[in-house]
Amino acid sequence: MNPDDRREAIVAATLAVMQRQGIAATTVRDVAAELGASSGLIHHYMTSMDELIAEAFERSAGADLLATSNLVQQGQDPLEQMRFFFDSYTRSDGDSGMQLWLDAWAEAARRPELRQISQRLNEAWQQLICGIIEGGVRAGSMTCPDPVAAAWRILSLLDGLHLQEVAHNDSVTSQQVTNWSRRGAEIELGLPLGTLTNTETS
Amino acid sequence: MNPDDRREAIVAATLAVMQRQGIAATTVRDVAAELGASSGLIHHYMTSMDELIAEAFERSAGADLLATSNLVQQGQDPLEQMRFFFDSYTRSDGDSGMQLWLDAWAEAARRPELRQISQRLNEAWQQLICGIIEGGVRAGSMTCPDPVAAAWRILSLLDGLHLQEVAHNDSVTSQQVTNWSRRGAEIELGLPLGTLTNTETS
DNA sequence: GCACTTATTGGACATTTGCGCAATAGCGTC
DNA sequence: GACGCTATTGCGCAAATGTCCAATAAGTGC
Repeated sequence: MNPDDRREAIVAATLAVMQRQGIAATTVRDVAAELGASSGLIHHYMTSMDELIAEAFERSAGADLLATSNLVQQGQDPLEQMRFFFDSYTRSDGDSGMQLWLDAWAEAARRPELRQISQRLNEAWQQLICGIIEGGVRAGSMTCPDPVAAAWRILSLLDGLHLQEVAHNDSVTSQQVTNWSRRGAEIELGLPLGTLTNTETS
Repeated sequence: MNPDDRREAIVAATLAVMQRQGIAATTVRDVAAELGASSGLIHHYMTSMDELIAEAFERSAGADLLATSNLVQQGQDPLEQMRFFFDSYTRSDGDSGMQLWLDAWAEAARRPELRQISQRLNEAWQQLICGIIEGGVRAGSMTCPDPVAAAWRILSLLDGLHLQEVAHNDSVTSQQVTNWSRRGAEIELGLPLGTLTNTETS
């Protein structure tokens, strides 16, 4: 098998195991079994378990970010971009994606490579939001004295709410995450209530 | 040693290890070493490792909640109560307390006992905030059409920001968590900017 | 057909883990 | 001082894990 393809297959298998069992419970042998290959093969391509986990997480979370980023860029004006952002965010990660983030944040303290990736991606999410806000302020459709802080707030609010939904089953519902986070952004940016409500029902 | 005291000492030692190394890396032997006793003793009092971890987490997180709740009740009016809330929250858990929460949220999916405790405590935090807001609305010092949602937003924003500070070392600073979360609550509740800023410098 | 590279295997190894168990020490009661 | 209960010990066991390595399979160019 082509080395590049093989490496790709290993990462894909690792991701599958991670989503099923969690990052902490992902072992080399499980990945090998998922792949239908031997455990030694994994180490022939990856120097350490940490590297493997970090790469699999980056693949998954990076793809989500890219998808949202692409969708946002298709928005005609900052308001629509912000609406697309919320649409994409609440759709892209099913519960498994968010559970991966929970694992990553917890494991970040003990796996340096994973922390770097997690941090870089979170900052990229913040910058994506920050860019939308700055555009909105320029266009006069949003009011925000501190876009950097506001972007961190919107992102953190979304993560914090989503966290409750995934970690605890029925404290906060998916619908409430959507409604409350959009409402929070509307308040934050001085928008009329309902501006960010998703009207497309796909 | 008195069985009750011994059990207490074991939980305390477990908590110390958990705060130092994280939930996932807490082992029976480490707890025994922390306690200055043998590993067998722990199993003489606790039926399983999961039970031990769940009990230690509940002890720690429950104490933090109680401390904040007590401080809040000493506030003369809702505004001061909210100020006390932020003071206590950002002081009670150093990074070690928050790392424990990160572990708990991630592990909640796989440890039912831990999830129950985590969920119950998070809901209690939300109700604490909700009570303050309702008081503020009654007193006319706060504006809030939906206290339940606002309380979840304030709590989630705080957790989400704090999460960034603890998981990633220098993305968001402790100072920014404090400033930005208070500012977020001010915006949320229609308060003049600076109302929730901590003036006491202890 | 032959050398040579490389993907792949399967198991060995040392370490760590939760847990159990037989032996011991400590202490109160008669 | 002897007895008995229980807290406590220290070790052992089986399972799991990351890592490494010698052996094998599978091409590939000549």
